[in-house]
Amino acid sequence: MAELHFYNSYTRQKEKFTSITPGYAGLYVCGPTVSGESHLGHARPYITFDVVQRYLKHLGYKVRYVRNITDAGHFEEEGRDAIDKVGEKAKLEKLEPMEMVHKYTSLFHYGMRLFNCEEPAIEPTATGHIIEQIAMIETIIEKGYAYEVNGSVYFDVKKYAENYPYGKLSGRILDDLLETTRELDGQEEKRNKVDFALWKNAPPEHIQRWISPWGEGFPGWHIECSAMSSKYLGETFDIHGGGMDLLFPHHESEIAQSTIAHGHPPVNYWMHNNMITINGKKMGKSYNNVIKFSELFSGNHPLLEQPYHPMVIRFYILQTHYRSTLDFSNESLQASERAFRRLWEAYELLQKINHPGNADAGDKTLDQQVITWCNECEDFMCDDFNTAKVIANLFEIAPVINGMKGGQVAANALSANTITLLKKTFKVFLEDVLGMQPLQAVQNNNFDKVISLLIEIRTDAKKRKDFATSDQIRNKLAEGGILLKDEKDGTVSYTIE
RNA sequence: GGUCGGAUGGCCGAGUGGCUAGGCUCAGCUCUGCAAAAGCUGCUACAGCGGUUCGAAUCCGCUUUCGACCUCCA
Repeated sequence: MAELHFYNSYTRQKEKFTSITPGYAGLYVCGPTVSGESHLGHARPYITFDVVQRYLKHLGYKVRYVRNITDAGHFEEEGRDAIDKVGEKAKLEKLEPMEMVHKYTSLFHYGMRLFNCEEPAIEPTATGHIIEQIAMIETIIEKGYAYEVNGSVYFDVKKYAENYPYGKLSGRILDDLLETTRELDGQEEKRNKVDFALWKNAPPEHIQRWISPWGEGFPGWHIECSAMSSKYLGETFDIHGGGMDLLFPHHESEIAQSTIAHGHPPVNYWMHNNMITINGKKMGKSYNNVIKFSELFSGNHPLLEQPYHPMVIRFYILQTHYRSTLDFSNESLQASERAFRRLWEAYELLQKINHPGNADAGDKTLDQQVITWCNECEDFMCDDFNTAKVIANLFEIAPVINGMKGGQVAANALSANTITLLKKTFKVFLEDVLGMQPLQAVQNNNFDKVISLLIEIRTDAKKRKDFATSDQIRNKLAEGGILLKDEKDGTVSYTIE
């Protein structure tokens, strides 16, 4: 098993990954709140961690990947009106909360499939784990780190900080938080403004409510992840992932809750992806600058010049390291589209190459270079999942493949072993690890027969120097998005836009 | 205000001390009936100012500037 290193947000440095149980890896990723349609910003963590879990599998780990669905009313507990996001939105849409949550969950899953994100092993919902959350809250109360007020339960952060390193993950200093001048409503029940809700009493008009030892109410936001991750991955598990914006307060709170409930920190490695920005600003509901999945795929949004294929989005995201911000623009998305098309066509060409099978390379220098490019892919992934560098290497190889077809690279330049390595590298990294798929599904035989017939007619016309007919066929097909290419060897291939 | 992280060629983006990532765009060339595709070549950048060093995009300091978090957020 190759040595995997990646950046641990908790220690703020790259570390060698050692799983708790050799050969097994547990990964928990904060999933979406299904009170609205997912947007481009959401694509980043789920594609990032899809690649993480794919690569762990590639390294031979048996991975249990858990990604939750937040379908319980987690509310803006520090916010102005303590709104239950799910309940409030449901009222607006005149939907049952369950109905709304189902709708957006389905849309989310639809997006995930299009992005070719593999399904998590377990996708627990917050509403399905109320009992576990209540049990965990009771334990925290028993241990003296939570208190009940008017049917709500709060975590005593100040007391926690006296005995544990509160704020280490997010670099927060408790005194600064206590001193903050920001005045927020709905704080009067708390002993300190830094305390966060574990359970919230439900006012009469609140739709989502469950019976608890403290009356009818609903769980706080942070507790669901702690309850569900420990249930399915254990009290201490390997990797917890999510967006950087969840560092505080969400993940900091998770650490505090779990540490008290279980007597030790919950996670060995924390991973955080950076944000997608738009005009330099984070894409988010509160900024009103989101582009939803459906808008992205249809192009139906004022900021979009055209629709973008899910695979183009995936490629665009993976061309950047996951810890860097990624700025949205039509220009960069279009660049990604062209680039991906070229790379994928080279890959298809590679699969068709019938190599003479000479044991010795005709061009030893090139042969060695190709071997190096291939082998480096593993090193790059093992160094903090550097998908950008993997893609760069695949692009280095593309001209070699195209050159073999075009005749610029001698057919025997590479040894048979190198060709085999090349085919394997593209398959493993481009398809299995990066999870890329072709932009269009493979055409069925009938379609191919029709196009082949047209190509045949055109080839005949060209032989007779009847360029009017040959150009007519080519141009008309081009109008329909089918591009013909006269290859150097006299054959004709086609691509579909 | 506090904490943290950025500033790389026309654009997007890797990269932590020497070996000019990669992509897109643009220009020229090869191939070609023409075109497209492909290949080749060119465009040598690291916010500014100091410092450390034989040598810095990469380390240190200061300045300018952008952003994230501090409130729900991927």
